Amino acid sequence: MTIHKHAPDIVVGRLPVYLRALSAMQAAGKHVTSSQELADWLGISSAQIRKDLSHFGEFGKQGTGYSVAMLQERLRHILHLDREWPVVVVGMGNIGNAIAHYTGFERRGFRVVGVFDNDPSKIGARIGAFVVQDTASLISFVREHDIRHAMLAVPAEHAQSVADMLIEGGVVAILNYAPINLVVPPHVRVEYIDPVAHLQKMTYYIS
Amino acid sequence: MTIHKHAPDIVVGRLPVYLRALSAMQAAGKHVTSSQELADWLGISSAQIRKDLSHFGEFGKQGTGYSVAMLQERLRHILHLDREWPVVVVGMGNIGNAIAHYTGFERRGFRVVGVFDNDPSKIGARIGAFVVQDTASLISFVREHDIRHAMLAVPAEHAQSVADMLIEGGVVAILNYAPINLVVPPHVRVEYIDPVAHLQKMTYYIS
DNA sequence: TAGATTGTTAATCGATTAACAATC
DNA sequence: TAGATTGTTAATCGATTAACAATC
Repeated sequence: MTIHKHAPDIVVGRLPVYLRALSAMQAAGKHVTSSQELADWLGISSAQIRKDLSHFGEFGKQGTGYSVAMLQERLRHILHLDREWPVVVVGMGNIGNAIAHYTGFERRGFRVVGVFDNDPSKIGARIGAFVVQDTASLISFVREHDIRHAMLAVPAEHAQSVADMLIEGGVVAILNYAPINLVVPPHVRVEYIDPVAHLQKMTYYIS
Repeated sequence: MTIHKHAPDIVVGRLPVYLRALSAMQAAGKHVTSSQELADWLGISSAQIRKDLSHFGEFGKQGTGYSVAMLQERLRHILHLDREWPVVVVGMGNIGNAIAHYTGFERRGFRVVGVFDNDPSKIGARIGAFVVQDTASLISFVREHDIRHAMLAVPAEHAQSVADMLIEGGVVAILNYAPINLVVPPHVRVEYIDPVAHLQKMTYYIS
């Protein structure tokens, strides 16, 4: 059995940020960059970038820096983004709707393959490219399609029970838009999107 | 001149999370809680909660714990949420639309007071309770209404120039939905909402 | 009072930064 | 070669945890 030592979580969380910056650089026509240039771009230190990357290997050339295309490719590989992952969305309110219409997933490694709601007036309706399915069929759907990722946009009071269903079907990565903390087994990851929490945090520093 | 020493940023960022948990507890009819109960709820250590709170004062009773209502009130005060803050939304695509329809702001200290876009086919249209205004009038609007908060939901290529306008009008807290890093002066805070980055981070741990 | 839980101190742990030899 | 920048080490800095006296 292979013992696989993960990099620190806080480092892993910065890799998508680096990827985002590299995409912007590529769009700007840059072919080569340096830890210093990336650092200026992101407002962090160049040492941190080099240290972070050193957890995964050596990707640069002394005196020259990094190939933008190559570093992107390597980071995508590290994050397992060198394939496309199917994702389901549960909850077709405002937020679920916006997600179902959002076109930015494919380019970055994901594809929404199904959207769900438990409201009879929504089930069967078209939203964007999708027909809304009944949440009652959620477990079998994620199981049959081998889905690991879900975006959860149901009201707070239903978030935990829907999360339980997703996990039963095999989902291990949940992006939770409901402003409530989920309790999940250790093999499941949850990340939270709570815009108001960000506004509240920034407000501490005002006046 | 008063020298005001801020608590660590990482601690400030957890206060909204505590506030969220306390709201859930209040909704569940709890009147009193403890650092241990909050910790279990959130999946962190009770020592961290007590240490975090100790940056701001003493809010509990030995042997008893914390009054849910009182701790909420104190945290709201610390975060300057004991008033309602006006917010503008710029960019009326999918995401801006969802934000304009979202009803969860008021309860947590914010009120959307204006929505903007630069697309002539959208300007003047009703979206939720709002009439879409021309981005050309953004600077004067935020200045006249003394607005400090903005949510930025324009395409990535326009995010920086709109941010510059917001800042010129006096905005100091920007919640950026565009997957691009903004460069801003030191008195301005930016937080990022990038759902795909969260999905990418979680994907590192899969398989 | 006895039991429970706070607020705080000190120890531990981990992350960031500075510095530089290696080398393209 | 000379200049630039990496990858890495060691030092610093900061955050988390454990432990417990204080006290409700």
